[in-house]
Amino acid sequence: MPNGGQPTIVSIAARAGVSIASVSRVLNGQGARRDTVERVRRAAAELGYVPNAVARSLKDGRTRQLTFAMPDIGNPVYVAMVRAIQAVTKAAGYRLLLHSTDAVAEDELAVLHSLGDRTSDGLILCPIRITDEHIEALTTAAGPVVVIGSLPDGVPVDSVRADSVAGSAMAVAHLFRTGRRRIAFINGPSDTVPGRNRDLGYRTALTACGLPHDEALVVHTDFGIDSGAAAVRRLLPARPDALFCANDQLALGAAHALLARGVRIPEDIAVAGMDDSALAQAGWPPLTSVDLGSSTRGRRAAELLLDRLEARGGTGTAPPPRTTTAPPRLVVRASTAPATDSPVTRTA
Amino acid sequence: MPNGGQPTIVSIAARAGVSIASVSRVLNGQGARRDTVERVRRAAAELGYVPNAVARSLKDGRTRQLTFAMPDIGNPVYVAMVRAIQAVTKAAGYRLLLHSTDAVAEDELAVLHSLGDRTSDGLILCPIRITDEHIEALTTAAGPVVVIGSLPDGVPVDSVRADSVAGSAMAVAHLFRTGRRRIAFINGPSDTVPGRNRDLGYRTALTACGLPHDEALVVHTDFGIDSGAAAVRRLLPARPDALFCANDQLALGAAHALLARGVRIPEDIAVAGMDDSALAQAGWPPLTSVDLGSSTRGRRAAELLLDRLEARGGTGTAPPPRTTTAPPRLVVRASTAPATDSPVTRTA
DNA sequence: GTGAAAGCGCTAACAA
DNA sequence: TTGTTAGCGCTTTCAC
Repeated sequence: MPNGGQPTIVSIAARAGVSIASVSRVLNGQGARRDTVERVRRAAAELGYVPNAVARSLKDGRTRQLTFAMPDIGNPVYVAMVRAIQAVTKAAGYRLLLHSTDAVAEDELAVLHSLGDRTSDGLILCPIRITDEHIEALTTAAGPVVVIGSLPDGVPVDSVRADSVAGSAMAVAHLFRTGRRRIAFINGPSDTVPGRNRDLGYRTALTACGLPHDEALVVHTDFGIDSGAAAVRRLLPARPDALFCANDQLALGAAHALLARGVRIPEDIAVAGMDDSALAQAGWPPLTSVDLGSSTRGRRAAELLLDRLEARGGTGTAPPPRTTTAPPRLVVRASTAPATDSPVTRTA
Repeated sequence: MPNGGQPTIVSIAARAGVSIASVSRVLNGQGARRDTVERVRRAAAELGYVPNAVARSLKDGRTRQLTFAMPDIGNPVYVAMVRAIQAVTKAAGYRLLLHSTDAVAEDELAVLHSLGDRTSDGLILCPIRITDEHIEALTTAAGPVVVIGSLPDGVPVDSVRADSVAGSAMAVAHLFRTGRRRIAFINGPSDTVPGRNRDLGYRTALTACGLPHDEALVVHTDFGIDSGAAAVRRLLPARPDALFCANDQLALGAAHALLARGVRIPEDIAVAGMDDSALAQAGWPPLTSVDLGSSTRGRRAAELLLDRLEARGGTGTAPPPRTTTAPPRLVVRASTAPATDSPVTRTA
């Protein structure tokens, strides 16, 4: 047995004394004589038959599998996305293939190309950066793709983006409203799209609040809890009364560094993070954070993709690419409660 | 074109003016005349050919896909496993199919049965509980399975387990060594294997330390940060000087509840958690935690599974099932630093 | 209502 | 070295 002993429609047909066509029909709920149905059903049950999904896929050209490719499954943001995507795909009867690109662009391109191997019916891609090669690969992709991230105009692909400009601005405005006037910013790398957007939101909000922009209050670093702590050491001489951090891990590291030197949160310095991951809630005091809608983006991306898959058999022309933006949401927690002592004494 | 316009070996053969067999050979690195090789290569490149993995799978009976099924991808423990598994499978050239069972036993059984559809070559299953049906399904599984969890003897399946008995005992012994004498225990549900094992470890360690076992110091609850906080309220009247929690989320919730009522950690009450997830590090003070080796277990499970897959073509008889136990590791952080005031005054 | 047969895309045995 | 062909397991005409 070249098959490993697994029953196939052939074994069932033999056992039931019918043709394989009848087996197929019965098993797919098509009409057949009562007697035939019964014999096939029984034979299948006795043999413990499970249809071979690979053969079926080859036949009808779809696998009922979807791929999600993201930089790192260790990051809470992507975990939230996986979770949301998983929920949608499962409900729709699709399996989910997970691919960690390790934030390597070539890996992302490889995933894009591998769409051609028909292993999955579609792809949700979360690229770290969009290069010309990405655009080329997206344009010529062998199947439907949804990008989670910001795409230049004209790329014929659905996308779901976060509004980190608005999100950053929300956080800064909130800190201002709670009486903070020297709002420092711990940002991620400045050469990434998210880094630039957060920076833009920060500056915009400062201006809107009528606050000066002080370079001494801004630090660029990489993400990660230790980086947050290190950044604090560099910022303290500038006497900030609030810390806005580009993600929760930075915020957490910053908070720890502050507490370790006896700085009170939020009485002396308020701290706000971004992503509203489990870490924000876990912090002490619990951290105010801006939810950029990872979950929403994941869900939406999955819905868009499924929608493309449905639409396939329909009208000849594919609908134009759609772009959704997930609105940010400020989650206020104890780490940014208004300072009890007069903020006026702190003003620069 | 029933195919969606994708090039196949037929299109390449036509373009290169050779037979499909030649195309296959060239593309699979078999010998051919220089001229033939070149023409096939070029045709394939021009057409942007990508081999159809489904067709290939049907041919050789393997998909190079592995499935990982666990209760909930939102849980840090499973995230750690996914990450480790992903790393191993990726290196071995396998794709990873993720399946969230939502902690529903029927879903676990369904996954087990669906191994028969040949969608993946093997399965790593992380069951919440092992029922007789599980054992039945595991015994008759259509492909290799590795279970992460404790399996009764005689089930012909590889497994990787955590040693939560030893892990719990380590935590308790550590608390004892740092001067604690009234060590409370916030455990998960008592009707689960992990719950029972942690309880056993707790009791064993108490006895080993010569401490009495006080029912008033033990609370059973479900996992989750809120449950931890609620448990603290129930425990405080019993005047504990240490809290051992069955996972990090409970510990975090407990810590928050303590801090909120002005109890100092670790001066007044020490807190230790379990799993050593990112949350433990995120807590304030950073939480001592017992690493039960989620990462190690994931990696090991993947290795065992791959090993089975390799072994397949080998000797007729399959090697006997193997069981690995991941050793627990105590990660000491600030939340259990020795109390500064004499522990003697606290003794019951 | 049922069976024979073609074909999805690929690999490999066999012939030439 | 190359081409023809069978076959992986299934669905689906097309005859009967």
